[in-house]
Amino acid sequence: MSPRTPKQFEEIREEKRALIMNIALEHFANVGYHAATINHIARHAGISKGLMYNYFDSKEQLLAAIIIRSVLDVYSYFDINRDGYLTEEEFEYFVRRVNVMLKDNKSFWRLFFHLLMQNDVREHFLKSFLGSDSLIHSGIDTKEDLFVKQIMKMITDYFFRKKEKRGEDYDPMVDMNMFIITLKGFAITCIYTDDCEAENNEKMINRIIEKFK
Amino acid sequence: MSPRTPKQFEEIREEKRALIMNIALEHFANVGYHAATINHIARHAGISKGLMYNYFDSKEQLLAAIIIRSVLDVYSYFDINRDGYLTEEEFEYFVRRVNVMLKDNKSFWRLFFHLLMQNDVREHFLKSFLGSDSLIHSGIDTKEDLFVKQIMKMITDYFFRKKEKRGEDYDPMVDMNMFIITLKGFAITCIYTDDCEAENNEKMINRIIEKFK
Amino acid sequence: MSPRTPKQFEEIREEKRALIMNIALEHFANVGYHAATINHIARHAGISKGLMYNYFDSKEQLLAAIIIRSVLDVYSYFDINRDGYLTEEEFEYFVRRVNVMLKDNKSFWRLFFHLLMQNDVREHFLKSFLGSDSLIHSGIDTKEDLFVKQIMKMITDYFFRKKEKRGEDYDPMVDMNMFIITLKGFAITCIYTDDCEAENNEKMINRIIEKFK
Amino acid sequence: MSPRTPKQFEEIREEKRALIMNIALEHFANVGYHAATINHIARHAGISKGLMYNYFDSKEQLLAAIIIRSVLDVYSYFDINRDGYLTEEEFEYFVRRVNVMLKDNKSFWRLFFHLLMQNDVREHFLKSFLGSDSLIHSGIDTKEDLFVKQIMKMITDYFFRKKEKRGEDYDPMVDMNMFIITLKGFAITCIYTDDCEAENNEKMINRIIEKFK
DNA sequence: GATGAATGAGTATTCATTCAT
DNA sequence: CATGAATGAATACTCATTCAT
Repeated sequence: MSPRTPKQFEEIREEKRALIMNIALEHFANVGYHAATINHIARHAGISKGLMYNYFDSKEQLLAAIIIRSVLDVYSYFDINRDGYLTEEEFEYFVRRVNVMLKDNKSFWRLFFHLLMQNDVREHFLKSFLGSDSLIHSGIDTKEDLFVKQIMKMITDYFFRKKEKRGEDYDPMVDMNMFIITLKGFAITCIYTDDCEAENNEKMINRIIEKFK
Repeated sequence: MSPRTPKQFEEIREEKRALIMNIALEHFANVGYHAATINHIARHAGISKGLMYNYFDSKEQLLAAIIIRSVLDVYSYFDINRDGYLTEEEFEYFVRRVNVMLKDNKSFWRLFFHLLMQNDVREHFLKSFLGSDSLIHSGIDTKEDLFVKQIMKMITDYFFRKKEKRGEDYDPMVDMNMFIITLKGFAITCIYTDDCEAENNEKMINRIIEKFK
Repeated sequence: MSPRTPKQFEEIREEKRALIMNIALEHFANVGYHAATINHIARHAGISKGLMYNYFDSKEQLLAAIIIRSVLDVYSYFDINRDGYLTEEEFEYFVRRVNVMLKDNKSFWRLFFHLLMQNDVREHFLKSFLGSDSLIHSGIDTKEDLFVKQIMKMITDYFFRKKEKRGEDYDPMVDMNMFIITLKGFAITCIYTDDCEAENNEKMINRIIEKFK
Repeated sequence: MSPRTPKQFEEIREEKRALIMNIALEHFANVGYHAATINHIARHAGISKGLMYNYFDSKEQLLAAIIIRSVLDVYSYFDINRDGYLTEEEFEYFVRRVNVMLKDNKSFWRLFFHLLMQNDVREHFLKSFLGSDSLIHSGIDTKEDLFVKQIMKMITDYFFRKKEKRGEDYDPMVDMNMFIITLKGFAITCIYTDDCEAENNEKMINRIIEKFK
């Protein structure tokens, strides 16, 4: 029989890498990075422990690969017009996209919160993944790196512009912060609830838009 | 020196138990239950590993003891009039108490979220601590066990009563859910931010009250 | 029963540390650092694998501890008058001390040669152990650090002084190098031979002295 | 193109075998047999791991093949007149050949010492390679097997004959042992020094000849 | 012949828990 | 009461070897 072509090998590798990352993300999200074991991931992926290390150099690198992939994926939900100006329509679209994105990436966000909740991980994590090195070396260019800051600026601008309509009494910072904590609370609820896709979910999103548009 | 009375011994014991629990809570909150080690806790509490087991049967029981103590402590913040009726004044008071309680128990809430985020722990946890067994055996009677449900009922009633004033268009469930996710988002922000005691914090609380009173 | 005093603990620790180091040195010397296993050492020392890590942080640190101890031990064989001048009598004494030292530290020297023979280890090793850091932090002051260089200088001087007696034809460098390779060959033979203590050994030493005095 | 003849195939096979053995020898010599990995050797030889096992049944057999080849190669340096009698001229030639041989086979000798230094390997090794089995099955006939003994006998005879000239005081065994340890020390120095080919090296050889001729 | 994916036994290391003193 | 030495099961990781293609 003829040997496999390099392309075939590449396909096998990519498929298996993806499989492992999916299983691992689920496991990490369920029990946290520390409590998750390579053994468990390998068993659920239907492969041997050893093979894991053919695909990922270490548990930490597996985590890194998952996060990078997910971050890129999350970014892709917001590839909106980047003139830095958010119209009311775009604001509504943004909030709805957040909702869709949360549903599509529940496991990642559970993992994400897990990590952010460990003091020792938090700083290291923010530096490594949102900061620079890993992402840069992974094909995420530095423009993308500024993604979060850009989003934040757009939203800030959006709320400050509202001041013109609402008058002196309106405090844009307070309103924006309310928006952020509301979205945060919504996200947490959505991520840790099984039925976050129900009709109720839609109602909440509509209400959030209505309140902060 | 006169020999210590049994009562004095008991006091010393309780003090040391409390010390260990404080240190452990801090450590658990910082790195998570799994990553926390008995060694680290013992060393920081200034006692030997072995002595730890004189006070707590296992790492898990230490966790249980901490949670029970904290839950009772948290309860104490809301020992309001329990006629099941929440006036607007009492509602405002309730929200402000939540804020104070969060500040006073940041470590516990960090630990709490840590635990809730682990699928495997969540079910077990809810059963054991909010459910029944451990709490019962720990002197928390079943009335207390209903605490969360009572609070929830009071709040639900509160929002449903608003319907009478606001008219048909008002959806009490949506408003209440908005209130809950806002409070949740506020809590998360407060717990994982160092400066959650600043003036900004007060503004947010006022706004939340204003919006949902 | 009264608990052990700190001093008793210290004694236990020191004894067990020494025991482990002896067993480990023997094993390292027999099969080399890489091939040696913690399992084997623990089993032969009659303790559990886990306990090893109560005494030494890692396999590498165990090696480091052994080397430091041995280096200090070896130094102690040559605590001769350090005026930097080697009389003929002292030269003879030096050679005889080398012989005694080799017999007393056969295992260490076998380990030592093992390590020196690995390209990747050699540089790292010379830096770490004969160079500075580890030794300094281990109570070997920097004067001791120069030990090898001092010995070499004394020997060099010794051979250069012989030129005055022997005349122009005498090349001190060649004679010294002959001395060194002879001693090296003797050492290798002694270290890897069981009967290096026999009468034959004495003859060789006498001959070396006779030739190079 | 005409299909390759079986002979051509055989040549290609032999070339590749030789390539692998060269790479492996270098790697073994640098880091030792245990620390060397098949992966590293295959990668540096530009072939796949799997193919290695087409040429050699196991890591151990690869080592065996290398040693056998090198031993035969080393033998070839001393294919002198085998009448069992070593004239003074031939003695000088022998010493010079040793020097050339050491330079030409530095890697092998580094590997050789590596192996000899492991107690567990030593006995097995001496039996297998200088003793019998492997060599026999590898086409090295038993006459060759006696090579080392023959050389030793020739040298012994050489030194015992010197007794006739030097008189009663001359102890041939001691002189021969001095010769052997000197050569051994010279070899070690040569093998583990980069500049063993310099002029200094020549001086030492001359001196050794002068001393023991 | 040739490839590299896949395996599994083995290795260093960690840590909750026990126990003699 | 108090200590920390001691244990053993579990965990991340390595590597010679096999095998489908």
